[in-house]
Amino acid sequence: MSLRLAFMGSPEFAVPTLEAILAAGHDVACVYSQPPRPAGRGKQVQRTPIHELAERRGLPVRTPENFRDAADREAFAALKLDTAVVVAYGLLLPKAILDAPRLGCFNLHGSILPRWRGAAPIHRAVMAGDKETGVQVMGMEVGLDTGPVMLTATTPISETDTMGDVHDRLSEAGAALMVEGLKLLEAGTAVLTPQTEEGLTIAGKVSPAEARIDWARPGKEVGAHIRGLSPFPGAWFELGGQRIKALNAVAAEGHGEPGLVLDDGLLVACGEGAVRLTRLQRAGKGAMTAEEFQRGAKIAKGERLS
RNA sequence: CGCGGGGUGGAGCAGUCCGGUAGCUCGUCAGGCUCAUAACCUGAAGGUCAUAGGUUCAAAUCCUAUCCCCGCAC
Repeated sequence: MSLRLAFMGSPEFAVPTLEAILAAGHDVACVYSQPPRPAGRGKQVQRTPIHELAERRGLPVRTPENFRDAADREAFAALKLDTAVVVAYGLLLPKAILDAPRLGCFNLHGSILPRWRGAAPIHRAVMAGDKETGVQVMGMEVGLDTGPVMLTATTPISETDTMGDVHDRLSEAGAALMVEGLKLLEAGTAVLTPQTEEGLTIAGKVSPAEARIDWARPGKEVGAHIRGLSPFPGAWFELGGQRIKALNAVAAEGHGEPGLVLDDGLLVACGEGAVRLTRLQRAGKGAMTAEEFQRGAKIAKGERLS
């Protein structure tokens, strides 16, 4: 037995789930993904990772801009699906789509709801210094991540985890969780628990302005901020008119004017305490460890970062 | 044709403007010192200077083309 389903997703995060669903033997009738767009250097038109994977596997791919057009909605309904699996697709689905599959649509979300509903749950969890986060399989409703939860898998966030580390773990864990969810769905034994509103937070998209490091904040927060934005889009500061990204950091002991470099090992004073930068990247260069960075572009004790 | 930075021993960089013996910090290897060490001292190995042409007595450096990496913007 297997389910006939559509897979809707776009970025790297969704790739393991699509692979797992295929490996589980489900009938993926169609893959939906964000349309190829000019992106990256040179404005090259780029297909999403899910789009690429689907083509490699010979699956039909559709990339509508949205579902406002009746023709797109009808094409979806015509697939005669049991369900649809949505993982970071990048589109809000209208009721007509959500209601089309026989068993409804299910989403893989990268946080423990109702904490961090929205676009950037993993970034927000790490940036906020959460000790734990997770992935959930949930039934989809018209609202933003408001549906009832079927399954949860948690993972601790350590003092040194970056958003990328957590992202990768959740991506893998989520793939297994979704396959499990489909099994329950198929057997008719899935239990959906409505969310409460308690502890509700919204995970808004990360704006470029937000990525700039504010040294006046406590060291712990600065560290979480840096790790939460690593490796993408990257927290940054300025020195001598040059933009430098901090890709990893740990909170540390230290006192001084916020932004002041306290030693030759990239210990930087914050509004309270300090952080030690452990991985950086400057414009035009690759990411490197603090040791490598210091060999070439030395930031000495006494410099002032902004 | 969006803007910009870069490719130099294993790593990170300087040298390029103004052609003239390829250098720095670190790593590696060998030896020394030390109770000992990631410390210190001495020495060594390791580079077609991204690739292909061109100019020149002479090119990492100047000219042309190509490949690759990255930051911004999106």
